Amino acid sequence: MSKPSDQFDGSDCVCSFGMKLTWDINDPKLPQDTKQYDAFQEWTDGYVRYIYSSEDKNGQRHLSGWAMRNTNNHNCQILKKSCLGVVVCSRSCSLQDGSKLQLRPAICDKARQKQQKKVCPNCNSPLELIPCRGHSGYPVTNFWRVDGKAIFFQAKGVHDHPRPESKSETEARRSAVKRRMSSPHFSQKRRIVEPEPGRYHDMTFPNIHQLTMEGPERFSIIAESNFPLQTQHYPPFQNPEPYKFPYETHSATMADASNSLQKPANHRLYVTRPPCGYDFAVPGYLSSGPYPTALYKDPSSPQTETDPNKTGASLGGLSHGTSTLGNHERSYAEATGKHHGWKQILSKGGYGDRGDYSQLPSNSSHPYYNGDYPCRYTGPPPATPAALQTIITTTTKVSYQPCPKPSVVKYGENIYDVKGLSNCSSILEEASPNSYSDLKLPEESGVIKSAMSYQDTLPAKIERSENFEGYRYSSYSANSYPERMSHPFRYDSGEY
DNA sequence: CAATGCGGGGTGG
DNA sequence: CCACCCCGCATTG
Ligand SMILES: [Zn+2]
Ligand SMILES: [Zn+2]
Repeated sequence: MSKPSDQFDGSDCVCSFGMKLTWDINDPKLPQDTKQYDAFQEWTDGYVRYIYSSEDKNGQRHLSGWAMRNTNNHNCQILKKSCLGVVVCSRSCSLQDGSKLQLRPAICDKARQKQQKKVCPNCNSPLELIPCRGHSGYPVTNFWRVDGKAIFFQAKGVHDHPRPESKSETEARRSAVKRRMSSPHFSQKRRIVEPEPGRYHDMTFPNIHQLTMEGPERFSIIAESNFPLQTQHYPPFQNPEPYKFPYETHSATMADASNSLQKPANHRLYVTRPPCGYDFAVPGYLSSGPYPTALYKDPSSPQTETDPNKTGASLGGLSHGTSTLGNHERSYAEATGKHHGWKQILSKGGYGDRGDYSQLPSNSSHPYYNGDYPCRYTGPPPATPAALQTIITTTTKVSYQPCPKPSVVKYGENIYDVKGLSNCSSILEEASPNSYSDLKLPEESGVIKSAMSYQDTLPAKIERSENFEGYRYSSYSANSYPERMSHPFRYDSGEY
């Protein structure tokens, strides 16, 4: 365990364990041999897979920095969660430190609706929920499955919005507020500044907390995306050394890397990065840090003021906005995009959740695809040839099998199917390490390799289409970025 | 109160 | 079938 890199030795391994082994959350049998596990990743992004130890608390809780809500996939063996996006100030005002407000959408529907009625603590304009549509127009989804002693995690989609506060931050803030409310003299006057905002500045250590970091694991946390650069002074505790973690495996390596990149990003800027295949995967790693970095500002964007002061690009970037958005409600208005979504949405009245603008525009046709494909990276990009590898994605489909249903399973029958997995491990183990190989999926393997093979740069387009389905094209169209991208800008500018 | 899970339903392709 | 979604119910902390 302690040796870090060894495992990776292979040059190829730049990835997480999960990525090294080719498996799909839907496989009837998952690799059981896993000897090593990935360190928990709080901010996964992209089409990535990780295998955590069943002992990992964060993994057990299916935690994520992103606001993920449970969604029914009619498969009890696989827990599916989809991203709710992020709540921002409709005017995108800048907080004192120059950062922007990025609240964590309440997971509970009811709570979320309430939340959306609130106003920006900084400028009082209404809050706006930016839905996630990083997966073909749909929210990014995360799948969790326990098998044997491992917790398999697979993500589908690339978040096309800034990171919200981490769960722990939100909780901390909440409690803080509560506290101060109760406290004898809480003057409302200044309250604004501190606790409220989604941004962290003040808190002493913003994140770090709560993810239970067992031991060394904390690293993922480090990333903390957002803080404005300045704030960053958080030292060292974050993850001093990337390379050594308990579990060797993981992507830690990459993760670390990311740290460096980190920048705050605020808005969604999706820049597209070339299709690079590799990137897909990457996000998780590299980006594990902070938002993907992505942001690199938008060159094109019109106004971008980019904060002169701060690192230019980064957060400040988009700056200001001001838009008058008066109606945030837009949400539904545009909801159009999605199928029935409408109805549901509308009916509700307000939800603004999904839908959104994303699609409305004219061309909308492919909104999604591109979206996904995030090529947000741009900046640093191409370079990393090596990195690439793994693309994979798997389709994550889950079969409809009911679980415990009646006839099926029952006891004796299939052992492993039973949900009682925990104990079943034996079986699993039984399968020796390689056993898995047998299982592997037909196609998958291919894919991956391919991806690896080439170097990236743009051309790459990945082959496997399957999953990527549409996305791929993004490459082609890169320039065309869909509206979504555009939005960002408009967003700042004035939005509508 | 909210976060989470679960599972029933429904829609569109 | 499949992929998504919405909604209510029940459990926790
Ligand atoms: Zn504001
Ligand atoms: Zn998202």
